[in-house]
Amino acid sequence: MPDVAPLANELRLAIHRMTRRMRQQHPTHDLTLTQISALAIIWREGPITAGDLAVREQVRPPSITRVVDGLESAGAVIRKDNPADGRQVLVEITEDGIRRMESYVEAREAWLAQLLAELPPKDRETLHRAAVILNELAGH
Amino acid sequence: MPDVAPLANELRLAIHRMTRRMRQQHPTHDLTLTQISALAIIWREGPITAGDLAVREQVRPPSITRVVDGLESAGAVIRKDNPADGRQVLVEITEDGIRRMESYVEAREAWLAQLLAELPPKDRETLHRAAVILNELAGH
DNA sequence: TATTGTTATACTCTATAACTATA
DNA sequence: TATAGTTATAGAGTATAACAATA
Repeated sequence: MPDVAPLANELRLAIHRMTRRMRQQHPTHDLTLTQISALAIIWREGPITAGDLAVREQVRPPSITRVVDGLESAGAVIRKDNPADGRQVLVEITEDGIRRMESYVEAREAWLAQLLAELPPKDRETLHRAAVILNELAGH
Repeated sequence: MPDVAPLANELRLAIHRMTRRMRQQHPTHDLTLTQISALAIIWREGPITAGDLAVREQVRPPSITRVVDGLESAGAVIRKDNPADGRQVLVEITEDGIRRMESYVEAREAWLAQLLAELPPKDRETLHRAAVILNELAGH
């Protein structure tokens, strides 16, 4: 088995620092990173129960309750009773939520996009492949 | 200019999910990710003022005060007055802190290391190069 | 009785503003 | 007056435990 400890360490620190850096950059938008992440799922895939959203976001039910609370307060989603099962709640994106996502995707990643645009194409290709690998790792 | 928005979005989500995943995996250790990150700097580079540590960690002074508080309570570092400037505090790693770092680096990344070990060597190389690129991006 | 979701509570990480001590 | 650091306070994000409503 290869000695992967240095890579694990290097990767962990790089991700940790990048997370902080992105969070610092984020406050220009009125939704948080976590809210955007959850909203993006609802946007792409349509109405989803709170429980399923928690699974998709890999958080516990109480955490997703808070995220949905924030999105609902912001007017980006609404909760609806599921007629098929009264215990469940369906979270749906609103017209306003759709507009926010479109605006976010188009305009709100200016900082990161600018940095990426300044990289050599080869580095962007590396980051794209890394993102795919990390998404798989995060699913384990 | 190339269309880097999809890459920015993909990268942000991948990093966000990986951060949560690592945090879930972490609690087996008694120091947090943030504490380990700061302690690693002191470990590698020796005593450092609180202000310089804040700059290195890219956080504000009050945040580094809390991190150092936690490390000091855990016995991993001690604060010392700087004889050269009474306003400054020098943060030094303790013998116990050194042992923790060694143990951490050796044993505490088993989860991530295991996942990495199962990857094709080419993917590990990709992640290594990505970590280098991300560290540079985070510094901007 | 089991499942779904929320509420109560707590801990980590971060920030801005105000303060203390020293230069 | 300026700088280094801490304290006070607040908000985001997460968790476990206890609870209510429904199946």
